[in-house]
Amino acid sequence: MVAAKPNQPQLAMPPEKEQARRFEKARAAQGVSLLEDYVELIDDLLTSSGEARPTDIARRLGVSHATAIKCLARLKREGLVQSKPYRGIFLTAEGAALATRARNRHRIVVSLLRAVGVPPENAEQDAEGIEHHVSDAALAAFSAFLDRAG
Amino acid sequence: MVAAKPNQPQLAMPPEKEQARRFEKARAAQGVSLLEDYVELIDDLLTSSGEARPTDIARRLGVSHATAIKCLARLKREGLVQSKPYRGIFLTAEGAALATRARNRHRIVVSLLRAVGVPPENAEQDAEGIEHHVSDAALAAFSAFLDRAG
DNA sequence: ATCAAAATGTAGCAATGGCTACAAAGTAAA
DNA sequence: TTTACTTTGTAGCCATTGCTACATTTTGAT
Repeated sequence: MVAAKPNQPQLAMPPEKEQARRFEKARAAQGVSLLEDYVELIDDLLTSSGEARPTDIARRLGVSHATAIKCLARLKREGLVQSKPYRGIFLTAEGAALATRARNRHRIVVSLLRAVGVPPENAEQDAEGIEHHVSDAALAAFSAFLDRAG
Repeated sequence: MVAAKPNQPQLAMPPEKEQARRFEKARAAQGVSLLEDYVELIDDLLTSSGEARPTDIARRLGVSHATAIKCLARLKREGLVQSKPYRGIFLTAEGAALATRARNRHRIVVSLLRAVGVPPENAEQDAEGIEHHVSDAALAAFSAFLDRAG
């Protein structure tokens, strides 16, 4: 008999399938990145200035206002934001929750990068991309590490 | 006079422009991610089995073979790989160099995640997404940290 | 109140990366 | 050799996220 452990419910996939699963997850995370960036930024704008307008959002993200508006339509479709024509953007409860999680992750990722010696400017830049790929388990590990290193 | 330090060549942008720049860079990194994943995988296949065939690549990445072939065309267009119809895929010098850098980054990122306490399986998964967003400065910091931590 | 400027929204294009379905080429077995 | 199977490639669709150009609405200044 060459393999087959029938009583083990596929805890070990064939490594190539395992690899495919990882790539699939990473691609999925990419799709969520944009949503997180938007809600996080909207939350920031709402907190700091009381309103989040498409033009501000676009400028902060470095995209055209048309692009921002199109993406905001997607956020709206997915129930993360709310808006009326020619009025500011607001977060739904779900959007606000996502923003909170995103900001928390961002903060912890920056702290971890700093803690292991990454220069401040690079830490900010890299965190912008990294934060969307940090699992809850990793985030917990980061927190624990920061506490220990505290 | 309210601002304007004429002799300082814009070391400090307005913070909102700085933020936009970071988002732009992060988006650019996303675009490169796919290229890196492909060349890294092709390099693995070439090393382990002597050939890299589109079907294998597709299966390992978890996409259809049609998708893989289309992306390989882009890699070819960008001078990273080489191929003849119905034959295997090979890396150009540039592609091989990118693969080497990518694998090195991957290795270090996984090590760092492990070193700060991320469980092995999560480390592999998260590294898959994180590796594409790690700057050279951060990578150097990771290496130094790993050396210190032994 | 009017008019100009700013903000917002819409339309349409390009590139990308997914997919399925179908076609063609190569490989191997009968 | 012929036939069946696998691999490779192509075509065409959809969704996404960029963009520019144009239209509309709001806002604010005169």
